[in-house]
Amino acid sequence: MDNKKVKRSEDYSAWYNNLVKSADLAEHSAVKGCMVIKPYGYAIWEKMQAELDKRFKETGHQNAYFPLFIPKSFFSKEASHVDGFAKECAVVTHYRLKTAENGEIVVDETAKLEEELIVRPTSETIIWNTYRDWIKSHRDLPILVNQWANVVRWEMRTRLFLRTTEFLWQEGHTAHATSEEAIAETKQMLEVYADFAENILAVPVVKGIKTANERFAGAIETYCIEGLMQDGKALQMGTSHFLGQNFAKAFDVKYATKDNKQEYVWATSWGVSTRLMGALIMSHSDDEGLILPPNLAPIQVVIVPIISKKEEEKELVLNKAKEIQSALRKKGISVKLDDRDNTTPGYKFAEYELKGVPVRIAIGPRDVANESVEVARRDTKEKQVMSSIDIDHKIEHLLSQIQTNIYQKALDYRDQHINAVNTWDEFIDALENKTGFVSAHWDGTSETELKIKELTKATIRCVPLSNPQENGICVLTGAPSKERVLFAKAY
RNA sequence: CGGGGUGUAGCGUAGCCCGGUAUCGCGCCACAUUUGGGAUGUGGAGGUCGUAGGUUCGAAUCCUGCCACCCCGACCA
Repeated sequence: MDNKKVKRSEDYSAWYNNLVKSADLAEHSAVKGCMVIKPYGYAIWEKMQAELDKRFKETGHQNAYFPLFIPKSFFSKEASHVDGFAKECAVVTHYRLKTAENGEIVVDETAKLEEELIVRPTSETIIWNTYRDWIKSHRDLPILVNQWANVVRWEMRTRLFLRTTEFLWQEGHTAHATSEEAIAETKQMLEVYADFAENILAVPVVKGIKTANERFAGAIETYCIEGLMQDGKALQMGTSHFLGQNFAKAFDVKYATKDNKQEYVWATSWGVSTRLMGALIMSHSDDEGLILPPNLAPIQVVIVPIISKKEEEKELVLNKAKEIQSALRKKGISVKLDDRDNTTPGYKFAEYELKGVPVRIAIGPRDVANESVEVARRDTKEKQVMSSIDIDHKIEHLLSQIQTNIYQKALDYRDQHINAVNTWDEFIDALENKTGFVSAHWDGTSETELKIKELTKATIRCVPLSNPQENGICVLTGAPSKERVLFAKAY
């Protein structure tokens, strides 16, 4: 266990890195920019996957799997798409190694690929090339497919979970007969993401639309959910793209309409990644460690028996602990009974706080005698001794309270950190001194957006959906504006 | 990729300037005593000092390349 304590308030970045490692979520690997996700971290990711996958299935999607490799030529078919990803692609050029005369293993230059293969940074191209063969008629539509996969983007600078060279994600790719249907799909998946973020991750998000600058390469419109981290920086947590007919045209995907006309198909794609792990960590955790929302915690309740040396007393305590464990399990709660006798209770308390376990139950000889337990909640650190009668109902209720409380706390923080400003001075002041989102009028041009980014490092995170329309003037240029947009410094 | 910094046992570190194969704490193993907020004692194991070269009788220490990580920029989910 890593005992180095770094406070959030002193060095947020070091605190984050330290927490990821000390809570056993992930570590750096021998490969540059790539991480090893450790079992505890992966367990959390699996819970995320399960919740998302359930929601995808409920909205009519099916999972499939497409190749890791994409022929280079596929990329050049959609112009803006290649522009967006060209600078960060890993390329496979050979398929064989050999032993050189000096005994070293080297690339066999005679085994050069005719056409290089790109390790997918995203799968639109290979998928749309495949869809061409799947789609002939309006009766083949819609196609509602999701894939769970790894992708590679050769980023300059990486951070555990937030930006790694290889990352895990899901990417949905759908094909529709009409523009309206595709747009409805795009919006539906945005809602799915928002629901997941708020109800499972307990992270409040702003739903919005990206500006042209921030739009996905190849999309007509990019919808997103944006979260606000505890250090006041924004994090893009998921995107849902309306791709129009761009990919259908690039890959010549047409279908026969009812009256036998050939039309191009309408497309969407949408994805969230292991970056959500970063969002989860940075939204809730504190100086003692991780704080996991119960809906996502691999271990929801840990029981720490206070074991004494006296055999019969120890047995009484353990039996009671097992009894409670089994009662909670019947409620579908995941419970760990930590009966290790080589560490003290205090050590275990600290360890499970570090790992973010929502509820801790301590049971000692005193409790057995009194039919009580000590229940501690991770989010507020409150402890109380309560009767062990009906404990399963009480804990079930408490878990749900904790879920709500964690969300509410994050929501309050977020809402307190949306600063509405009207002048450039206020804009600068908010960015420098208040942190968080800055809600301001903007003249709608990319030039202004880029200028602001250059001057302040803040970008437009999104134009919030259902944004109130109001007349105002752009904070930079003074040009008229119809609505506010959200600026922030972002990860 | 540019600027700055770091790399010594599982983790955190001392030693480096002024060359002589390494310090301390936590953790680990054994035993004993402990166990209601990170236990104590005794004994023990664990290091090609990031890596590859070079200088030297001798390199953790000096020089060079490379790798990784951290901070600041540019790029981005």
